Amino acid sequence: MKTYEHPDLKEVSLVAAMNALSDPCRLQIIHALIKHQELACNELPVEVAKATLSHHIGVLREAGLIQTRVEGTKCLNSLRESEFEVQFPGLLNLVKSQS
Amino acid sequence: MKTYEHPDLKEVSLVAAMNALSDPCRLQIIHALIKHQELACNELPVEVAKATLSHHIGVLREAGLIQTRVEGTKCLNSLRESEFEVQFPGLLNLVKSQS
DNA sequence: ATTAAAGTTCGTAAAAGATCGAACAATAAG
DNA sequence: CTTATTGTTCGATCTTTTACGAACTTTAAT
Repeated sequence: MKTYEHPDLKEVSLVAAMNALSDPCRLQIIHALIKHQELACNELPVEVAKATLSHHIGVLREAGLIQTRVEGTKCLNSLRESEFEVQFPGLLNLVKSQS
Repeated sequence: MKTYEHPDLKEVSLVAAMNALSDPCRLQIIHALIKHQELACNELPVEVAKATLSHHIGVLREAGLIQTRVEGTKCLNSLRESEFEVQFPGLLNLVKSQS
């Protein structure tokens, strides 16, 4: 079974966070997770091949924005909202506000 | 004489803003302008060729982060702080806080 | 009129990022 | 056990970004 690496948010740079949020597809993912709490990859409303999606999920995870847990054959993604807020106060709220 | 285009901040997308802030060199420029108010290109503490610097300045300008005015042979750059704050509240302060 | 200083633009090369299909692994369902 | 579902990883390609030198423009200084 696959295990996922979730970085300590103290180790995440501002550049990494900004970079993760500078892609339309990744912002779509964030917005979906704001709305639905927890979603499997194939439930995310993105129009890319699954290999591409897997890549974007990885970028978001490495930037400390999301966490992933395994359930059966699915991987369920959710925001690391409070932790991210500590390191980058206001940033996720800014994303939320820009629908 | 060269004139510069400064976008209306209402036309700047979050993706564009995030993208502008996702480069180490551009963040250095922002930090320098936070500290010194107004700086000519060749006063900016970056270690890239001037053609490259010109490119980065352009990205920041198009993202609504900085404004440029001409004085003699120099172009003086400064932050569009209050305008940017209206469109992306807290974002510039976040950059400031992450020295 | 020359020269120097400051940036821009162009062309190009290198690096990074996005994208996809195909092959693979793990689990669940039948 | 076999098949279907869900994602990951690999390899290749395509696009975008970064980077630089060289040539050019504009203004200032001599």
